[in-house]
Amino acid sequence: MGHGNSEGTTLRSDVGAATAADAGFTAAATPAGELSAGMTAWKQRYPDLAACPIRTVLDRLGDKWSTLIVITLAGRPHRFGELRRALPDISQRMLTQTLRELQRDGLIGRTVFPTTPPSVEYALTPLGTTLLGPLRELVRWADANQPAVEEARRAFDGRLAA
Amino acid sequence: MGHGNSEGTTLRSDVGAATAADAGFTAAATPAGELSAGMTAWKQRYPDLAACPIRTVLDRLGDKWSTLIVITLAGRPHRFGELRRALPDISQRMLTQTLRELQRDGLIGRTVFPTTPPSVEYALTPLGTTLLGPLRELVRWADANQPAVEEARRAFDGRLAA
DNA sequence: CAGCATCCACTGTGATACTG
DNA sequence: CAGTATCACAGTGGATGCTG
Repeated sequence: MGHGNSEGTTLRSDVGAATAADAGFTAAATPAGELSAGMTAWKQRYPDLAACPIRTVLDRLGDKWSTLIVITLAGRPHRFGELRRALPDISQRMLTQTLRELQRDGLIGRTVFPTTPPSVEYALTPLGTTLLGPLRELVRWADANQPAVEEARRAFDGRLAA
Repeated sequence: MGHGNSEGTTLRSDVGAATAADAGFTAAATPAGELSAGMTAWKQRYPDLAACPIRTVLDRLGDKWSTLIVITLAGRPHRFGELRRALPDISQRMLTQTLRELQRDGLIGRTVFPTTPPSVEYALTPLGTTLLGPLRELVRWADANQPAVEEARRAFDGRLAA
């Protein structure tokens, strides 16, 4: 895989040093500033942080299969059985359940062909497709930095043992 | 919050239509193609999909607090008590536990000041800071599309009741 | 083929109480 | 202040068997 670069990652050295004073200009320019400002805004809009957009999205992406299913469907629509074969270690129960959740959230569509035996096709909706952009950034990061994360884990665990 | 646009989302109409034939050129250009190709590559590199980079990253981001903590630290370093106040409904246990995980993954650093009483400061590491870029994209998507997702949910639930 | 129902184990999460 | 330890519980995920 050759896309493990860090292109697109706006890394600036002033990240931890920006004060509230220059937030008007800097905040929107750096990821750190924008995220920090957004966080502040959420805490005023949402009584409990549990309802903020981050949760709405990540509670889904964070489960065991949703993201892998979305990525699989990014290539082309799949039938139920195809998905099952594409995700070898998923149980039928979790596949059905996760597909329902994704459908409920409007990210994927379900089309039934009333043949015998019946066949059902799942595909990304336009909304689901717009998620692929942000998702790709995250996947790139994961792909590029997995070695660093794993080394950090080894170092951390090693320090405990010593 | 004024950044709820869809800027940066490379949405193309050929998403579901790309075949393997033009993958050499198209695949790397669209999020769908790149994700799809990456998925194929993982399945060869990782015996079980459970070990793929997506999991390594999302298992962490997907838990209840990690992302909120990272975003909070994006602004500036925080002490333990500060974090607790910044995340009103987090329990002490989960704060400690999540901070340890993030530290283990090398995303945040922990600095102890041996004063009395002791104080401990948490801050993003350089590695953790590079995550802010991808994370921002995801947060933008969440922020922009939360209404659409919630409407889809209502529509789905309504259809069941009818 | 696609999917539902049931039972069960594990893990994540939280409340509470205690400590250097 | 910044934790650790213990207990209890709910949600998630998996195995199996059955159905239109």
